Amino acid sequence: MKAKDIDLNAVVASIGKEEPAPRKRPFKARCAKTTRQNILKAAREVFSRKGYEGARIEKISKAAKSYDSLIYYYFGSKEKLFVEVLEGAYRDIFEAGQNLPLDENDPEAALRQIIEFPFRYYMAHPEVIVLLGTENLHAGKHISKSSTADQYALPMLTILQSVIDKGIKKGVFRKDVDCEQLYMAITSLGYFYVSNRHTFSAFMNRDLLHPERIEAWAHYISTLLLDSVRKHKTTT
Amino acid sequence: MKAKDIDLNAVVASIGKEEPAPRKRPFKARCAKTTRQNILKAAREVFSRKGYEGARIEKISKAAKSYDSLIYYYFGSKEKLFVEVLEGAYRDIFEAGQNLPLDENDPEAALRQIIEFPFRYYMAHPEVIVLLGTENLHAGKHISKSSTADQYALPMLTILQSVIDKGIKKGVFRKDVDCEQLYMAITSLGYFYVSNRHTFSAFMNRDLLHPERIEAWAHYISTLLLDSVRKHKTTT
Amino acid sequence: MKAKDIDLNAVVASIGKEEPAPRKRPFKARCAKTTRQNILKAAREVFSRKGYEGARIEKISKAAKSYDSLIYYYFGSKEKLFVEVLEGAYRDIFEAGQNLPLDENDPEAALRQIIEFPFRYYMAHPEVIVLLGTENLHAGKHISKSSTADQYALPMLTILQSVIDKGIKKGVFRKDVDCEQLYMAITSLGYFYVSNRHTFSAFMNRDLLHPERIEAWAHYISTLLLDSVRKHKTTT
Amino acid sequence: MKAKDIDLNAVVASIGKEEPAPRKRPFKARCAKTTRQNILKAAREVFSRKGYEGARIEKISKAAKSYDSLIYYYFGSKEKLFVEVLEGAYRDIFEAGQNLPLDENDPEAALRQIIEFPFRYYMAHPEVIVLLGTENLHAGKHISKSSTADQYALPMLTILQSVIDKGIKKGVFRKDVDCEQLYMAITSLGYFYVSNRHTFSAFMNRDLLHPERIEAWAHYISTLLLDSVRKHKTTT
DNA sequence: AATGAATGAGCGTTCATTCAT
DNA sequence: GATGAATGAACGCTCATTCAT
Repeated sequence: MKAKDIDLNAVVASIGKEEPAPRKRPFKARCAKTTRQNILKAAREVFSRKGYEGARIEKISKAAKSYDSLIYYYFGSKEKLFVEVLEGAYRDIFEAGQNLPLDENDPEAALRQIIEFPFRYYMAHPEVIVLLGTENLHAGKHISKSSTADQYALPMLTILQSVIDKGIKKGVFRKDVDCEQLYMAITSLGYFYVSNRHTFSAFMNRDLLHPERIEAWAHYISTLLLDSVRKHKTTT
Repeated sequence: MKAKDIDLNAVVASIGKEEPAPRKRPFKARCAKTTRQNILKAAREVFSRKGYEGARIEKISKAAKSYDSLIYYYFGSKEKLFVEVLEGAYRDIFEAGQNLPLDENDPEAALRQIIEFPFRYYMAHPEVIVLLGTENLHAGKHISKSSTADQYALPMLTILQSVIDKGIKKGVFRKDVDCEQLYMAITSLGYFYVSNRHTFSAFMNRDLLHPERIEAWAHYISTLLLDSVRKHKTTT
Repeated sequence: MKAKDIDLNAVVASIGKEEPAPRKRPFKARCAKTTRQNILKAAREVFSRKGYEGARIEKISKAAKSYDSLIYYYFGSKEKLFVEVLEGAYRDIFEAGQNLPLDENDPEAALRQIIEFPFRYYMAHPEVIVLLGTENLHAGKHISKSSTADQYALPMLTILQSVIDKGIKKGVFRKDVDCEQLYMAITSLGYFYVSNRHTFSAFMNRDLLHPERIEAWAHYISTLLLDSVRKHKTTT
Repeated sequence: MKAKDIDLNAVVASIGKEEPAPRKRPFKARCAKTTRQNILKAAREVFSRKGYEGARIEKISKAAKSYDSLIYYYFGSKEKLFVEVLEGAYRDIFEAGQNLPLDENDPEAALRQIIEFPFRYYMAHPEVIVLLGTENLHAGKHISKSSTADQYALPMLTILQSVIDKGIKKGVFRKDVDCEQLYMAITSLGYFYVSNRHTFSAFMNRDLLHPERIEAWAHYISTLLLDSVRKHKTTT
């Protein structure tokens, strides 16, 4: 794909520079990058707060101190803007997951961290919930188009697998752990608490956002899953 | 009047059929209850498919073979209609939960059923996911107004507790089970699989809707949670 | 029409019961008069408060503790209902004018009363202003259809003329008084103060509804017009 | 491009005419000021013809050869548009009043002009009547919000006062003239004739719009009020 | 690239009115 | 005659999007 090569070259050429050189075909001139990013940032906030349908182009452009028409100039449509926001959110969470500082010599401690990570991440970035929720409402039509989607989860799975392997080698973890199921359980237990905090708070008549309750949940789910991969049951 | 006789005959002839005889003016319920329910049913479908903001009053009224204005006649506003739909969905799921046929003498089997229930229910009624998702997007502003919200979950918790108690009495369950945490884990593991099936399918490059995978998940989560309350680890 | 005959029989059978027998031409049964008048009264109030376009059929029917459809049953349309309200208002004001207790022997006092009457009447019944205003907004399309319109003002003009004549005979009034112009001036000076009380209060920065100001205006306009027909100027 | 040349010719040919040359895309102002004024002008016309409630946004936007949405773009709401129309009307009438060419040396002639002015103005601009009528129907809720309302009438009152003062100095006017009452009488007698021309024509069975009758009224009211401030009664 | 006016479809809602029992 | 459900046009307003400078 020609166009892509050019893009790539341009990107490579710009390494080390603050701002890439402008070109005839408006390959984004000087301030463009800033404007684009302002819009993207504003869009992420507005989409997260209101959902796709509830978000207003005007709100986004004003939040970015820019103009409606620039959104179309840079992104083409509301939907395409949303896709970029979505992909940014994906990238962020998976990157954060890969950068977890894990104790190489203590698989149990490392696994506990891995388990708690999604919960703590969603807790800190509840906006992502809305973006993912919107995407699922629309049957994942954007993510399914993306050819790189399955590359996001892979690294995390690899890390999880390597921690499990270390535990097995050390004789503390069972040999038959299904990493994919485990990964999914980890995500479920972290995601749901945040995504349904409002309805569940009402149903259970409990404030799920109370710090102690949050810590209790983090401990509960990590113990639950840790136990499930341990060779021997912890005495409690 | 001839026409009327014919109509009458047609009506008599059509007893037991879905659609009554056509008339010049399209047959209308002329019955508040029927019309209300038609609208409610149509609304549930449309809200579930499109979300609150994406749902169009016109779509709902047409799906109900009714009129926009009747929605306002019966429900007052789009939001109030949504609230009724939402409460109907709550009632349905909690009612279904209470009617689970549980083996009184086998707490482990009973608990497995309880654990799998939300997952299977959401799998069968994925529309509820959208309704709950919308509600959480709007920070639960409707459910928090409802005075009866916390009465929905209570019965389910009671049932869960009684099953746990029986298991404890039989000596198969641990004494320190936290039913609320357990209930939340049950719901999380059932809900997330369905709610995020589209994005997760893409991330994991797996078809989460494949029957075998569904069964595997049901088995995985029930075993996981069952194990977590068992006194002794199952040998594997 | 067969069906109707059957209905009729049923009705005939019920004679002597709570519900009176209907007639072929519905010559309004017992309660009809009350309902009609309730509606009329409610309509006058609502039309007066909101204007024609601002008035809602539903508001009227509810204020009359009746039903929208009964308005159509009794009056045919919103417009026809308005016309009846309008004509009632005309009748009222002209009747009140004719029943003024005038001192037969004191033309000056009598004239002063006549002059002040419209002002005081509109002050007491500002709703009439709105009805007349609406009618004029619509270029008097209802009143112009009414064949009896010119019979409303006539009696008042006659009374005015007779008072003037008495004053002329007594030698206190000028002989060249134009009763029509005078009548129009009387009405103008009484009507405007009430009709434009809100805007004029704002323009003049005065509260036109203050009792003293009202009395001052009544005195001012009566003196003004009385003087204009007097043979000799009053010393002031 | 041929078409364009032709267009140009057409434009040149049409100089001085109402409509500029047509183009493929209908010629649009693309100038906020022009569009705003077009809308304002159209709104004034439609509001005047139909009243506030009777006026339709669509009618206004079409009359302005514009779009509904531009009304909201420029004015925010129907009500705010109405307020601007209203204030424009106020400004116009009070400006016209201030620009009356009055004979400085003939207070009586000057006063006669002042008296006749509102009548003649309303006669020429009956739309203002509807605007003021609407405002009064709504209890002056717009004008009362305007902080500048009382500055409209003030100049006119000042002019009136100065003319009266000159007359007093010349010895032709009485010293105890109440300018506010007089101003109100002037306005009443001018306004009512126009505002109630339709109903009064019907009541009196006279055509109030007949030129002679109009002149007669102008003469009648100016004589009436002039006489009321004169020191000595005119001989008739 | 930035600025802001123009475009037009469509949305939630209201309302006068009619129909059926 | 009373009751209330049904009908359908239209209204004020919003929004994503495009165009012109």
